[in-house]
Amino acid sequence: MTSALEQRLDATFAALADPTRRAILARLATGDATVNELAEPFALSLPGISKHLKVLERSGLITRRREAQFRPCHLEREALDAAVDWIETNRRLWSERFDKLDEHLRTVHTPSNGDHRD
Amino acid sequence: MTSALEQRLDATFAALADPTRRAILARLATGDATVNELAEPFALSLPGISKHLKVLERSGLITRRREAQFRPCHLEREALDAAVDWIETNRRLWSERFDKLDEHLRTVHTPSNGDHRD
DNA sequence: ATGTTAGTTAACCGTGTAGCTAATTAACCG
DNA sequence: CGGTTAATTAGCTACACGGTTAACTAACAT
Repeated sequence: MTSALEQRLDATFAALADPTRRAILARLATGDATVNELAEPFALSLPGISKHLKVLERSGLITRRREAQFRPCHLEREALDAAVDWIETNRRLWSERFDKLDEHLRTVHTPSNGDHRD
Repeated sequence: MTSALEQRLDATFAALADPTRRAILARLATGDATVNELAEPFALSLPGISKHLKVLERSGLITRRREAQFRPCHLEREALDAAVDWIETNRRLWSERFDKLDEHLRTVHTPSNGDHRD
Protein backbone atom coordinates (compact mmCIF):
# COMPACT_ATOMS: atom_id res chain seq x y z
CA MET A 1 0.00 0.00 0.00
CA THR A 2 1.00 3.53 0.76
CA SER A 3 0.97 4.51 -2.88
CA ALA A 4 2.57 7.65 -4.18
CA LEU A 5 -0.84 9.22 -4.32
CA GLU A 6 -1.45 8.42 -0.69
CA GLN A 7 1.88 9.92 0.26
CA ARG A 8 1.07 13.05 -1.67
CA LEU A 9 -2.16 13.32 0.27
CA ASP A 10 -0.32 12.72 3.53
CA ALA A 11 2.13 15.51 2.79
CA THR A 12 -0.53 17.93 1.61
CA PHE A 13 -2.88 17.45 4.55
CA ALA A 14 0.01 17.47 6.99
CA ALA A 15 1.23 20.73 5.49
CA LEU A 16 -2.22 22.24 5.90
CA ALA A 17 -2.48 21.05 9.50
CA ASP A 18 -0.58 24.03 10.87
CA PRO A 19 -1.92 27.56 11.31
CA THR A 20 1.40 29.19 10.50
CA ARG A 21 1.65 27.31 7.22
CA ARG A 22 -1.94 28.07 6.32
CA ALA A 23 -1.26 31.73 7.02
CA ILE A 24 1.85 31.57 4.87
CA LEU A 25 -0.18 30.09 2.05
CA ALA A 26 -2.86 32.74 2.45
CA ARG A 27 -0.23 35.43 2.39
CA LEU A 28 1.44 33.87 -0.61
CA ALA A 29 -1.92 33.98 -2.37
CA THR A 30 -1.49 37.74 -2.59
CA GLY A 31 1.81 37.31 -4.40
CA ASP A 32 5.25 35.78 -4.14
CA ALA A 33 7.25 36.71 -1.06
CA THR A 34 10.72 36.29 0.34
CA VAL A 35 11.44 34.39 3.52
CA ASN A 36 11.99 37.55 5.51
CA GLU A 37 8.77 39.05 4.25
CA LEU A 38 6.97 35.92 5.33
CA ALA A 39 8.66 35.78 8.71
CA GLU A 40 7.84 39.33 9.73
CA PRO A 41 4.14 39.02 10.59
CA PHE A 42 4.48 35.69 12.36
CA ALA A 43 6.68 36.46 15.36
CA LEU A 44 8.68 33.37 14.53
CA SER A 45 12.40 32.94 14.14
CA LEU A 46 13.73 32.80 10.60
CA PRO A 47 14.80 29.16 10.89
CA GLY A 48 11.30 28.39 12.08
CA ILE A 49 9.86 29.87 8.92
CA SER A 50 12.50 28.10 6.91
CA LYS A 51 11.35 24.77 8.29
CA HIS A 52 7.74 25.51 7.52
CA LEU A 53 8.70 26.45 4.00
CA LYS A 54 10.56 23.20 3.62
CA VAL A 55 7.44 21.30 4.66
CA LEU A 56 5.35 23.29 2.22
CA GLU A 57 7.89 22.76 -0.52
CA ARG A 58 8.08 19.03 0.13
CA SER A 59 4.31 18.82 -0.11
CA GLY A 60 4.47 20.60 -3.43
CA LEU A 61 2.24 23.44 -2.26
CA ILE A 62 4.99 25.97 -2.94
CA THR A 63 8.12 26.22 -5.03
CA ARG A 64 11.15 28.43 -4.51
CA ARG A 65 13.47 29.98 -7.01
CA ARG A 66 16.75 31.78 -6.55
CA GLU A 67 16.84 35.47 -7.27
CA ALA A 68 20.10 37.12 -6.21
CA GLN A 69 20.18 36.82 -2.40
CA PHE A 70 16.47 36.19 -2.23
CA ARG A 71 14.49 32.97 -2.37
CA PRO A 72 11.00 34.06 -3.42
CA CYS A 73 8.27 31.56 -2.60
CA HIS A 74 5.58 30.79 -5.09
CA LEU A 75 2.24 29.10 -4.58
CA GLU A 76 1.51 25.95 -6.57
CA ARG A 77 -2.21 25.74 -6.93
CA GLU A 78 -2.31 22.27 -8.44
CA ALA A 79 -0.88 20.63 -5.34
CA LEU A 80 -4.20 21.26 -3.67
CA ASP A 81 -6.20 19.37 -6.24
CA ALA A 82 -5.57 15.88 -4.91
CA ALA A 83 -6.62 16.95 -1.44
CA VAL A 84 -9.76 18.61 -2.71
CA ASP A 85 -10.53 15.56 -4.80
CA TRP A 86 -10.27 13.26 -1.82
CA ILE A 87 -12.47 15.44 0.35
CA GLU A 88 -15.02 16.04 -2.37
CA THR A 89 -15.24 12.38 -3.24
CA ASN A 90 -15.71 11.27 0.30
CA ARG A 91 -17.95 14.13 1.21
CA ARG A 92 -20.20 13.19 -1.66
CA LEU A 93 -20.16 9.56 -0.59
CA TRP A 94 -21.55 10.26 2.78
CA SER A 95 -23.53 13.32 1.91
CA GLU A 96 -25.71 11.08 -0.18
CA ARG A 97 -27.12 10.14 3.16
CA PHE A 98 -27.26 13.69 4.48
CA ASP A 99 -28.20 15.75 1.53
CA LYS A 100 -28.24 19.28 2.86
CA LEU A 101 -24.47 19.54 2.98
CA ASP A 102 -24.35 19.66 -0.77
CA GLU A 103 -26.39 22.79 -0.83
CA HIS A 104 -24.24 24.44 1.77
CA LEU A 105 -21.11 23.55 -0.11
CA ARG A 106 -22.43 25.02 -3.28
CA THR A 107 -23.20 28.25 -1.48
CA VAL A 108 -19.69 28.46 -0.14
CA HIS A 109 -18.34 27.40 -3.48
CA THR A 110 -20.20 29.99 -5.52
CA PRO A 111 -18.58 33.36 -6.23
CA SER A 112 -20.78 36.44 -6.14
CA ASN A 113 -20.75 36.65 -9.85
CA GLY A 114 -21.99 33.26 -10.95
CA ASP A 115 -20.98 29.69 -10.89
CA HIS A 116 -17.40 28.61 -10.91
CA ARG A 117 -17.05 25.30 -12.54
CA ASP A 118 -13.76 23.61 -13.35
CA MET B 1 -4.44 34.21 18.25
CA THR B 2 -4.74 30.54 17.45
CA SER B 3 -8.49 30.78 17.53
CA ALA B 4 -10.77 27.84 18.14
CA LEU B 5 -11.49 27.79 14.45
CA GLU B 6 -7.82 27.49 13.68
CA GLN B 7 -7.46 24.64 16.13
CA ARG B 8 -10.38 22.88 14.58
CA LEU B 9 -8.69 23.17 11.20
CA ASP B 10 -5.42 21.92 12.68
CA ALA B 11 -7.10 18.85 14.09
CA THR B 12 -9.10 18.14 10.96
CA PHE B 13 -6.20 18.42 8.54
CA ALA B 14 -3.92 16.49 10.87
CA ALA B 15 -6.51 13.74 11.13
CA LEU B 16 -6.71 13.57 7.36
CA ALA B 17 -2.94 13.44 7.02
CA ASP B 18 -2.77 9.69 7.61
CA PRO B 19 -3.69 6.98 5.10
CA THR B 20 -5.06 4.64 7.76
CA ARG B 21 -7.36 7.31 9.09
CA ARG B 22 -8.50 8.30 5.62
CA ALA B 23 -9.23 4.65 4.90
CA ILE B 24 -11.17 4.41 8.15
CA LEU B 25 -13.21 7.45 7.18
CA ALA B 26 -13.85 6.03 3.72
CA ARG B 27 -14.96 2.78 5.24
CA LEU B 28 -17.12 4.59 7.75
CA ALA B 29 -18.78 6.40 4.88
CA THR B 30 -20.45 3.11 3.99
CA GLY B 31 -21.94 2.88 7.44
CA ASP B 32 -21.11 2.78 11.14
CA ALA B 33 -18.63 0.15 12.22
CA THR B 34 -17.18 -1.27 15.42
CA VAL B 35 -13.51 -1.08 16.29
CA ASN B 36 -12.93 -4.72 15.43
CA GLU B 37 -14.64 -4.34 12.10
CA LEU B 38 -12.42 -1.38 11.37
CA ALA B 39 -9.27 -3.11 12.51
CA GLU B 40 -9.68 -6.21 10.37
CA PRO B 41 -8.76 -4.87 6.92
CA PHE B 42 -5.84 -2.80 8.17
CA ALA B 43 -3.39 -5.36 9.55
CA LEU B 44 -2.99 -3.16 12.58
CA SER B 45 -3.27 -4.05 16.23
CA LEU B 46 -6.48 -3.14 17.99
CA PRO B 47 -4.82 -0.54 20.22
CA GLY B 48 -3.38 0.98 17.07
CA ILE B 49 -6.82 1.42 15.61
CA SER B 50 -8.04 2.69 18.94
CA LYS B 51 -5.47 5.47 18.86
CA HIS B 52 -6.42 6.46 15.34
CA LEU B 53 -10.04 6.57 16.39
CA LYS B 54 -9.15 8.81 19.27
CA VAL B 55 -7.43 11.21 16.89
CA LEU B 56 -10.44 11.16 14.61
CA GLU B 57 -12.78 11.66 17.53
CA ARG B 58 -10.77 14.56 18.89
CA SER B 59 -10.89 16.20 15.48
CA GLY B 60 -14.66 15.82 15.49
CA LEU B 61 -14.67 13.78 12.29
CA ILE B 62 -16.26 10.85 14.08
CA THR B 63 -18.28 10.22 17.22
CA ARG B 64 -18.65 7.01 19.18
CA ARG B 65 -21.58 5.73 21.15
CA ARG B 66 -21.87 2.83 23.51
CA GLU B 67 -23.93 -0.11 22.40
CA ALA B 68 -23.60 -3.09 24.71
CA GLN B 69 -19.98 -4.24 24.41
CA PHE B 70 -19.54 -2.41 21.14
CA ARG B 71 -18.46 1.15 20.42
CA PRO B 72 -19.81 1.86 16.96
CA CYS B 73 -18.06 4.71 15.15
CA HIS B 74 -20.06 7.27 13.29
CA LEU B 75 -18.97 9.78 10.70
CA GLU B 76 -19.60 13.47 11.41
CA ARG B 77 -19.81 15.22 8.10
CA GLU B 78 -19.90 18.74 9.52
CA ALA B 79 -16.37 18.48 10.79
CA LEU B 80 -15.20 18.50 7.22
CA ASP B 81 -16.93 21.73 6.34
CA ALA B 82 -14.38 24.06 7.86
CA ALA B 83 -11.59 22.29 6.03
CA VAL B 84 -13.40 22.43 2.72
CA ASP B 85 -14.23 26.07 3.33
CA TRP B 86 -10.63 26.95 3.93
CA ILE B 87 -9.36 25.15 0.87
CA GLU B 88 -12.05 26.46 -1.43
CA THR B 89 -11.66 30.02 -0.22
CA ASN B 90 -7.94 30.03 -0.64
CA ARG B 91 -8.01 28.21 -3.90
CA ARG B 92 -10.28 30.84 -5.26
CA LEU B 93 -8.08 33.60 -3.89
CA TRP B 94 -5.05 32.50 -5.73
CA SER B 95 -6.73 31.14 -8.77
CA GLU B 96 -7.97 34.67 -9.32
CA ARG B 97 -4.37 35.73 -9.60
CA PHE B 98 -3.01 33.05 -11.81
CA ASP B 99 -6.01 31.99 -13.80
CA LYS B 100 -7.08 34.70 -16.16
CA LEU B 101 -8.91 31.97 -17.96
CA ASP B 102 -10.88 31.32 -14.83
CA GLU B 103 -12.16 34.86 -14.75
CA HIS B 104 -13.17 34.57 -18.34
CA LEU B 105 -15.13 31.40 -17.63
CA ARG B 106 -16.92 33.07 -14.78
CA THR B 107 -17.95 35.96 -16.99
CA VAL B 108 -19.33 33.54 -19.49
CA HIS B 109 -21.56 32.14 -16.75
CA THR B 110 -21.73 28.49 -17.63
CA PRO B 111 -25.32 27.35 -18.20
CA SER B 112 -25.17 24.02 -16.42
CA ASN B 113 -27.37 22.26 -13.96
CA GLY B 114 -25.26 23.74 -11.24
CA ASP B 115 -23.74 20.40 -10.43
CA HIS B 116 -20.11 19.66 -9.84
CA ARG B 117 -17.72 18.52 -12.44
CA ASP B 118 -17.45 14.87 -13.35
C1' DA C 1 39.17 41.63 1.36
C1' DT C 2 35.74 42.72 4.50
C1' DG C 3 31.32 43.37 5.85
C1' DT C 4 26.23 43.13 5.39
C1' DT C 5 22.08 40.96 4.18
C1' DA C 6 19.32 36.62 3.05
C1' DG C 7 18.62 32.27 4.14
C1' DT C 8 19.78 27.48 5.47
C1' DT C 9 21.87 23.84 8.31
C1' DA C 10 23.20 21.91 12.81
C1' DA C 11 22.23 20.67 17.36
C1' DC C 12 19.15 20.42 20.84
C1' DC C 13 14.54 20.26 23.60
C1' DG C 14 9.78 18.96 24.48
C1' DT C 15 5.73 17.00 22.71
C1' DG C 16 2.82 14.30 19.76
C1' DT C 17 2.32 10.37 16.69
C1' DA C 18 2.53 5.54 15.34
C1' DG C 19 3.34 1.21 16.48
C1' DC C 20 3.74 -2.85 19.71
C1' DT C 21 2.54 -6.13 23.91
C1' DA C 22 0.46 -6.72 28.21
C1' DA C 23 -2.88 -5.54 31.54
C1' DT C 24 -7.42 -3.58 32.47
C1' DT C 25 -12.40 -2.19 32.23
C1' DA C 26 -17.15 -3.25 30.59
C1' DA C 27 -20.73 -5.95 29.04
C1' DC C 28 -22.72 -10.05 27.82
C1' DC C 29 -23.42 -15.39 28.52
C1' DG C 30 -23.10 -19.70 30.58
C1' DC D 1 -20.08 -16.70 39.83
C1' DG D 2 -16.56 -17.36 36.10
C1' DG D 3 -15.49 -16.91 31.25
C1' DT D 4 -15.50 -14.77 26.76
C1' DT D 5 -15.63 -10.85 23.76
C1' DA D 6 -14.99 -5.75 22.91
C1' DA D 7 -12.30 -2.14 23.51
C1' DT D 8 -9.33 0.95 26.13
C1' DT D 9 -5.40 2.25 29.08
C1' DA D 10 -0.62 1.59 30.43
C1' DG D 11 3.97 1.37 29.31
C1' DC D 12 7.40 1.06 26.09
C1' DT D 13 10.24 2.34 21.62
C1' DA D 14 11.13 5.10 17.77
C1' DC D 15 10.58 8.91 14.91
C1' DA D 16 8.85 13.44 13.22
C1' DC D 17 7.43 18.13 14.30
C1' DG D 18 7.63 22.88 16.03
C1' DG D 19 10.40 25.74 18.27
C1' DT D 20 14.82 27.74 19.81
C1' DT D 21 20.01 29.61 19.27
C1' DA D 22 24.36 29.33 17.03
C1' DA D 23 27.00 28.60 13.14
C1' DC D 24 27.31 28.40 8.36
C1' DT D 25 26.77 29.47 3.01
C1' DA D 26 25.65 32.68 -0.78
C1' DA D 27 25.23 36.94 -2.92
C1' DC D 28 25.80 41.65 -3.01
C1' DA D 29 28.29 46.22 -1.62
C1' DT D 30 32.39 48.80 -0.35
